Amino acid sequence: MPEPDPDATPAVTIYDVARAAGVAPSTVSRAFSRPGRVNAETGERIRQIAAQLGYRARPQARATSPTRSSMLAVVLADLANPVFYELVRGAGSACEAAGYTMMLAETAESAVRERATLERALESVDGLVLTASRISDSAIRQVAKVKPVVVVNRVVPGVPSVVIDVERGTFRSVQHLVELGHETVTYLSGPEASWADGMRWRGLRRAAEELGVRIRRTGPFAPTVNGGVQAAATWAQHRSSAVVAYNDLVAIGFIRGAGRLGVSVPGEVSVVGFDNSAMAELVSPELTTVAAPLHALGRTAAQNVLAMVGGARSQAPEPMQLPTRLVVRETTAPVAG
Amino acid sequence: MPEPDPDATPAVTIYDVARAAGVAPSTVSRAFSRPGRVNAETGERIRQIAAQLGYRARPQARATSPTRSSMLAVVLADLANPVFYELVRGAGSACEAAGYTMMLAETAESAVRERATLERALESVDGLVLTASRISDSAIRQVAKVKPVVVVNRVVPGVPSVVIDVERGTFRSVQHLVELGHETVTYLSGPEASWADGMRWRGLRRAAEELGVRIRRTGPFAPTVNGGVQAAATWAQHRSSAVVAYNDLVAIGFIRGAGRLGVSVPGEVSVVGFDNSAMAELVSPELTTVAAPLHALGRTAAQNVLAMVGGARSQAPEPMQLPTRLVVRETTAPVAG
DNA sequence: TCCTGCCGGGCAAGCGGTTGCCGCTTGTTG
DNA sequence: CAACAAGCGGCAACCGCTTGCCCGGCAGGA
Repeated sequence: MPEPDPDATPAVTIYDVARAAGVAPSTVSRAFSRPGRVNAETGERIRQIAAQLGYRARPQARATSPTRSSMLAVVLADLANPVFYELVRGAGSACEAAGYTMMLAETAESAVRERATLERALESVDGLVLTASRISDSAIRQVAKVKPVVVVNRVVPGVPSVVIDVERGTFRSVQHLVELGHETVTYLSGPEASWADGMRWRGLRRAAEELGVRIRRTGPFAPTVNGGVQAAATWAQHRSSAVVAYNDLVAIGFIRGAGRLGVSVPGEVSVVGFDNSAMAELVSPELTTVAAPLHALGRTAAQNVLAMVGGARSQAPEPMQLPTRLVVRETTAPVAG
Repeated sequence: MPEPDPDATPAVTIYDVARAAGVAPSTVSRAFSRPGRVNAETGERIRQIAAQLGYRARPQARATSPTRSSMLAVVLADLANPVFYELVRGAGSACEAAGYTMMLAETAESAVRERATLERALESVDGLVLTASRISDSAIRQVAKVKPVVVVNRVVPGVPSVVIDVERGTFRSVQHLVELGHETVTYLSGPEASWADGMRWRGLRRAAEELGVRIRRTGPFAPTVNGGVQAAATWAQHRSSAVVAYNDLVAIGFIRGAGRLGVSVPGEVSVVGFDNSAMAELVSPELTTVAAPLHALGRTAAQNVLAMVGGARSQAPEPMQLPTRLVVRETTAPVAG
């Protein structure tokens, strides 16, 4: 069905330029790819003619091996999640420093779309950063065989990755709640396929063992504000004095949902988010949350991809760990007497 | 500098596959591109061998005209601006419906980066949606000559575009303020190169004429929360009872800035934003703002690009206009006694 | 039995650009 | 004045893949 484009201008080639300039095609080619090799004057003339003919190099036609495209793809699950701001910004700064252009692709939490995206992007970028990937380890390894890949917040044996210390961060947030006197903590879980969700739960469990706090798991909920609103409804059936949310969005949604139910935060229930996204301090009450070094995360990932593009071996399959930090704001308070 | 990749596996070609399968390269080619043309059995065998050899089609080597990539690029100025959520989501839904993959590129409000991005993306996508473009009309026309382009919220003669009725929306917001008794309105302006900024100001001026309100312009400020904070400082030197901001982000920043100066909203100053982005109802007080049909904007733009990719002539250079709607929330109030 | 037509596969040209090599034109030097 | 080198442009092969054309074989109809 790709009916031939009716208005397809045949596109001007070096041959056209060569004819117009009265030189050989090879000279035109050199005028562009090796300017020193041809007489400065001739080169200038050629480039002039090329320009006014509207000549556009078609680099992918370059004889041998695929050219560098100077583009790097960052694929993420959901743009509406402000977490990705900082992450993307980090990756962006690394790209900019390297003279690269960053392209973003959203997969909407769908494995099939992610596959299609990867398949397509693979051809035109030099490397990829995979965040919140929902496809299988082996599919990722497949991709990594073709182009440099770094996975974010997930470990795939054999593929370089950078992760944040989600477990310890979660542990810290529970510790904080314990210090405030809370004895039961409800976890509002996120997507089951998510690596981070597993780590969060691990942190909770460790806290349960070492700190003697009671933990409860609900969900899974969508990792969005709406998911959080729903979580509030579920929570209301088995209340607890403290809640740890999968991420900031869920936490914010939970607070809104609780508000509608007439439950005050932090008066009646303390809430801790995760990510310290930009929204965390814009909402009120301002959100207590675990700050993930999102910017560093994105930057590190992109830098590593770039290094691999530059020819570095994909070194240490050991995932790089980045530390977290608890940011106490207004949604946590001592347990009500 | 592009030192030859040391670990570059020569990459397997159809010739390798052909040799391994004991057939001619052309047969291998056909086995993939025209499966009906070759014996089903032979084809299957070839595909099998190809797979286990790790053969990957290199579509850009396809002899003639550049293949469809099934990707569409949306280039935008600043990802952190939640306006783009909806817009991108709209474009995304159109792409998905058409089986396309949407790639996003951020230009950070920089014309040179936008140029580089365009230059690179142009090669690998089938069409582009340009939002908040900061480059010249002629540069845009240049791009439009190569690939289908639709411009959002800006009109470029000769290039199809879809815009929202910014002028009328602005007029409406001033009208609302006038009805509340305000007599002077300060405009917190955005980037000068922005088409929307010009339209906003036009709406203000028309309101001044028709409604007899006094208007004042300050700025330009960066179209971000921080820009808004700065705007508050500037405004403080010539206070007015009402403020119209370039967009929601600036409005939110203004409110925070005002708060730090001890000025209450809407008690001492009414504020109207623009865009009705997701944040508008998450902040408190909730923001009065002009709702732009962001989703429709993105969808329409993408649909049109897609139609052009499909061979449709780039029709009516008449920009498509989409209407706005004023959403009154909590940041506007009758002028204080 | 011979002719016809179809099927499946190979040959080779060509897509647009790059590059090794060759040869012509200058200019320099002994 | 001859020998030589450097500079510069052209020729042609080649990159990996597609495709028009051709050819051999086999089956079915006359």
